[in-house]
Amino acid sequence: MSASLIQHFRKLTTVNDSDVNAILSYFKSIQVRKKESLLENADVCRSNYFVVKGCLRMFFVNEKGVEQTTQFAIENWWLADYMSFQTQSSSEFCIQAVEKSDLMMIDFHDQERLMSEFPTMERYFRIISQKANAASQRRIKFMYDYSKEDQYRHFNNSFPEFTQRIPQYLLASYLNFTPEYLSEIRKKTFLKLV
Amino acid sequence: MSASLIQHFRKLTTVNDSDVNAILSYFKSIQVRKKESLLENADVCRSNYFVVKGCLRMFFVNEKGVEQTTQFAIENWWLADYMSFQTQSSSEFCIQAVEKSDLMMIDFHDQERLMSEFPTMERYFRIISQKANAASQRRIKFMYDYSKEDQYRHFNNSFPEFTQRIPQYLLASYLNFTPEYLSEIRKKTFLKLV
DNA sequence: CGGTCTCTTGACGGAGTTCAAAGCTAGTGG
DNA sequence: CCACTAGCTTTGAACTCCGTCAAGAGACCG
Repeated sequence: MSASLIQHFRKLTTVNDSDVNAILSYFKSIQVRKKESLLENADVCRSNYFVVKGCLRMFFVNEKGVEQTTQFAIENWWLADYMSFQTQSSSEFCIQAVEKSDLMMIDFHDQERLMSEFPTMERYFRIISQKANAASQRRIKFMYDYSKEDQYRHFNNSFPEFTQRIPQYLLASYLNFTPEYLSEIRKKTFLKLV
Repeated sequence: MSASLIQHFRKLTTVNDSDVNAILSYFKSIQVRKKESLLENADVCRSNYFVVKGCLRMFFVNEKGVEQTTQFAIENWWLADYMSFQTQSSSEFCIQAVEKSDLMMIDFHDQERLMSEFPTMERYFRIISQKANAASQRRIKFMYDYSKEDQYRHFNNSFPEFTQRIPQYLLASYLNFTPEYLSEIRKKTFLKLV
């Protein structure tokens, strides 16, 4: 399970064979079941999670009690509430497994120590972070640019296999509209195909 | 002008006095006038900009020809289209000065060299990047959670002096609604106060 | 002072929500 | 391995937030 993490490090930076074990000792490998929680509302986000296999989601609960999914993480993605993680203050988000998942995790303090001890890890997390930023800028652009219907179409075209993999109501929640409206769009799309 | 950049480095990491000049030599200091462009549509985003004084904005032009502002940067913030910057590929955004501004800038390749030469700069940009990520996650949450009216109220309460500083139509654009609707909200807010 | 941006007003329309109810599907226990 | 139930998806009608369009009132700059 750690193999896929090391592989990811090596895609973005260089890691000496002699350092691999020392680096891996900072991480813990865990398995979670479907719907298992990794971060509950108002807790501190103590760990940063790397998805080896499976899928996580981050969400918050709005004043009406509805869960709003703001982020998914699939294979080779990191996920945490970075505001809470960095300041080790209480989070407004929850993190939950969408499917049975294999994860690698690292605590905030361990990650800090890891980065001081191994400059290449500082570099790795800098690159990860910049990539995440680029993705956020792009995502925000889509939120400005596309109607909800277009956002669905775009997402569907970009990640067709992922759309199949998760329940529709989670996708609706991620795209910030109601399951009812998603249903309407799907019907429209289907009618066009016939 | 470089003083404020160094000060910012030192807020987040440690910089030896003996390294200051070598580090600063990677940066260029420039002044731009109001409405001056730093990145034009379809160009590569070659530089990362640090605002010493003034205000920048990033926007794109939608298919109707309307400018959609997705980000502002004021004193002590960095701004770039990170997708374009990192891959040195053509950008979908434009960057422009909202006010006459003093900036520090660094090219992509220089930033890469700077980070290899000075691990503390690798660390600095890692921290900057993580902070930006935290801010994006929070911003995306607000976009999900609040109605447009509430987004205006929230922004207004969070940055009252900034709301005064920029034209209303730019704020409307940033909050992703029309100047007409902003006007309506302001009227409502005003009537409540009376 | 004249002209070009910027902000306001109001009428109208449409994308997307809400609510309620009925059909489906998949996971669980027997 | 089947049956039952809880949770997911679909439908449709009514409603609302917010965009569009058009036109007028200010405000700022040369």
